[in-house]
Amino acid sequence: MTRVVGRSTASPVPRSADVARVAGVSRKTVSRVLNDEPYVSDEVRRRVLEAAEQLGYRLNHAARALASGRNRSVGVVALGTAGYGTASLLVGIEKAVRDAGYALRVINTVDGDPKRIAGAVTSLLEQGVDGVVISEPVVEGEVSVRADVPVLFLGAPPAFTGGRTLTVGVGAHALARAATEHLLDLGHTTVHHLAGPGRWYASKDRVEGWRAALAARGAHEPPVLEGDWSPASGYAAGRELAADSSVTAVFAAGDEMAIGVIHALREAGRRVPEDISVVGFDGNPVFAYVTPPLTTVRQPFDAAAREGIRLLVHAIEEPGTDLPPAGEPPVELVVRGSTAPPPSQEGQTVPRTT
Amino acid sequence: MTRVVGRSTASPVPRSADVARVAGVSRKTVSRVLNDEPYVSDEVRRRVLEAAEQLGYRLNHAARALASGRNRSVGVVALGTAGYGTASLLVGIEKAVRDAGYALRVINTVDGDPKRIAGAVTSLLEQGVDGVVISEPVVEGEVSVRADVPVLFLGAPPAFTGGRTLTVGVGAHALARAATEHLLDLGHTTVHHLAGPGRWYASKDRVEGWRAALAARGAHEPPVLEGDWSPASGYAAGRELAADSSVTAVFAAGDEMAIGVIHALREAGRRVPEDISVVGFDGNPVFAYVTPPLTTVRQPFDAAAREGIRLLVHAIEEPGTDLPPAGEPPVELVVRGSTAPPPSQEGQTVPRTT
DNA sequence: ATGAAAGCGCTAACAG
DNA sequence: CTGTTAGCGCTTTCAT
Repeated sequence: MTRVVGRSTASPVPRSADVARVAGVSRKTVSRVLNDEPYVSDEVRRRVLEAAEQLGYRLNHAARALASGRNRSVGVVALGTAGYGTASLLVGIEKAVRDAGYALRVINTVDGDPKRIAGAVTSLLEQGVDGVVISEPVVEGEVSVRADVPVLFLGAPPAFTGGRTLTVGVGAHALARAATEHLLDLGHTTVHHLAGPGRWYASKDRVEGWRAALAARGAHEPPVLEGDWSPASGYAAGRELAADSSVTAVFAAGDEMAIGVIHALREAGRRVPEDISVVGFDGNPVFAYVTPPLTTVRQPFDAAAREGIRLLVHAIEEPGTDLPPAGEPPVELVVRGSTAPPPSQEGQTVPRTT
Repeated sequence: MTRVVGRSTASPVPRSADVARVAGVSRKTVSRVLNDEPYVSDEVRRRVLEAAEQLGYRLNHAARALASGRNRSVGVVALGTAGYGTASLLVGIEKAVRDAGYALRVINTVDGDPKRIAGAVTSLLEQGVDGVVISEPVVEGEVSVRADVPVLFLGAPPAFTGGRTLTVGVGAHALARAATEHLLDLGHTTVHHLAGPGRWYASKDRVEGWRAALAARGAHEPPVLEGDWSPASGYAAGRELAADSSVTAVFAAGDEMAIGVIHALREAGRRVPEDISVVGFDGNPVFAYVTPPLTTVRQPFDAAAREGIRLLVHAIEEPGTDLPPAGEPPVELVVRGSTAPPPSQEGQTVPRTT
C-alpha cells in the first residue's frame, strides 16, 4: 500500500540548532557535517548525523541559499511537447543534473518563442538557479536577458559560445549526413529531404548534413520540403512526394514525419522500400515494430545531456577555468526495413532530360 | 540570433532596499507592491514598479521563502521514461502548475520503486516545496515519509484520500471498459487483454475495466497476459496470441504494446483487423499513421493534470476547506483501422471443447 | 496608507 | 578540529 504519513501535529519542525543541541556541538559544526566539509572528527560527525536522524531533521534549502548565495539547482527551459525527442532530452537532463547533486526546475515554452524563453529564463533566475539550460532552442529572434549565471544551449550548433554561454549539440549534422549517405550507398541517385520548421536550429543542422552528403557525391539537390515535426505534416509531404515519379529516396528530419510520409506513399500505391526508401531521425524504438520497420538515425540524447550538464556544472563551480574536453558521441545509423536499393539502376546513369 | 547578455561586471545586483530608496518609500512598501497586497496608493505602486524596472530588480525567491515560510513551488516525482503517456502527463502538470503561479521542481525515479519515491519526496521537501505530486505511482511497497505538505497522487485510483493526500485518476477503468466494449460490440465473443506490469496501479485499473466489460456481457474471461509497456513486450505477447486460433480481439493496455502485438500477429500470418482486432490505450496521434491505423482510447492527460493541480493548490492555500467538486473527463474512444468484426460468427455459438 | 524593528534558518568569516 | 559573531534579502509583526 502506498501511504504518506502526515506530520505529527505536536512536534515543531527541528532546526539545525536542535540538532546541534542534541549532538552537543555548535550550529556551525552541524553545518560542516551536512555539507561534507573537512575538519570534523569522525566521532563528532557520527554524533551529528545520529542526532539529525533521530530528530527527523530536514535541511532548509531556502535558508542555505540565502546564506551562501548558491542554490545547487539548475533551471531548464524546455519545449512543452510530449514528443520522443524533447522528452528524451529532458529525462537525460534531469538525470545528469541530479547526478551532479543539483535540483531541477522546469519551465516549458509552447513553441520556443524568444519572448517566452526570455520570460522563462527571468523566472528561473528569480528562483535563484545557479545555471540555465535552454533545450532545443529555435533560431529566430533574440533572447535577451541579463544572466548572471552560465547558460547552456542544448541541441544548438556549436556556434555562439561566448561570455558565460555554452553550447552542446547532438551531432545532428553528422547524423543527417549518415542517413543520406546510407541512401546514396544503396544506389539512389539522390535523396529528397523533409525538413523541420525553418526557424529551428535542429532543422538547419539536418538540412546542412543532408546537403553536405549530396554535395560530396555530386548528387543533384532537390528542393527541400518543410514539415512541423508532426506525422500529419509528414503525411502531407508524402502526398507531394508520391506525385513525383522521380523520387526514390526520402530523408525525413524526424521519425514521426517519416511515418507520415510512408503512410501517404503507400496510400498512393508506392511501396516502401521497394519503390521508395524512407529514413527517419530520432531513434524511437517503437518504430522497429511498424510496417515497414523504420530505418533511422539515433540521436544521442543522454550523451548530449550528460556532456552539456558537465560543462554547465563546471562553469558554475569553476568559473574562469578552461572547460574539460568533450567527446563526440558516435553516429548511430539503425538500418531496418524502410530502406532498400532503388527499383532499377536506370536513374543512376540516365538522367531525365525532358 | 539567440543571445544572452552577460551581467555587467560593475553594478551590484539591486536589492529591494535599492528599489525602496529610488522610489522614495520603505522596503515594506516595495514588498507590498511586489506581492499585490492592498493598501498601497496607485501613485506609490507606480513609482515602485518604475524603480524596479529601471534598476532591473529581480526578486530573491530564497529570501522570500525563508521569511514567509512559503515557496510557491510544487515538486513532482515523475517516471524517468520518455514514453508518450508519462511525458504528456508531465507537460500537463507543468502547465497547470505554472498557470497556478507556482514553480515546478522535478525528480525522476527510474521505476517507481517506493524507496526511491520516498527519497525523491524527501529531497523535494528539503527544497521547500509547498506541495508534492507523485505521477503514476506504482502499487507495490509503501512510501513512508513525513510530509507536512499536501501530496497528490496522479494517475492512481480514487482510493486513499486521507489526511493531506489527494488522488486524481485518469478514468482508466472507464476507458478500458470502453475499449473492450467496442470490441464486443463489433461481435467478438471475448477479448484478450495484454496488461502492464502487475505492480502498477495503471495496470490494475485497466484490467478491472476490461474485466467489468466482459462480465457485463457474460463473456468468457481469458487469462491475462502481462507486458512491461514496451513494444518488445507487446511483440512477445503477440506471438503467444498468434498461436491461439481462438483469439479474435485483443485489448492492449498501451499503444506501444499494441503496436508490438500487431507486428507479431502479422508476422505470424494473421491479418489485422480481418483476423484479429487490436485496440491500444493512450492516444498517441502518431499511430494514426501506421498500418493499420491503431484504434485506441485517449487518456485525458491534460484534464487530469489540471484537475489534480487545482485540488493540490486548493489544499495548499485553503487547508481544511472542502475541496471543490471535480468533473470527470469524457471517455474518448478513437476508432481507426485496427478493429473490425470477427472473421466469422461461428466462434460466437460454437465454443471449442477439447 | 505607510514605516521600523525583528527575525526566518542557515553559512561566512574569523577566532580559538 | 571547533565555536562565535554577523549577516544573506525578504516578510512579518506592530506601530503610526
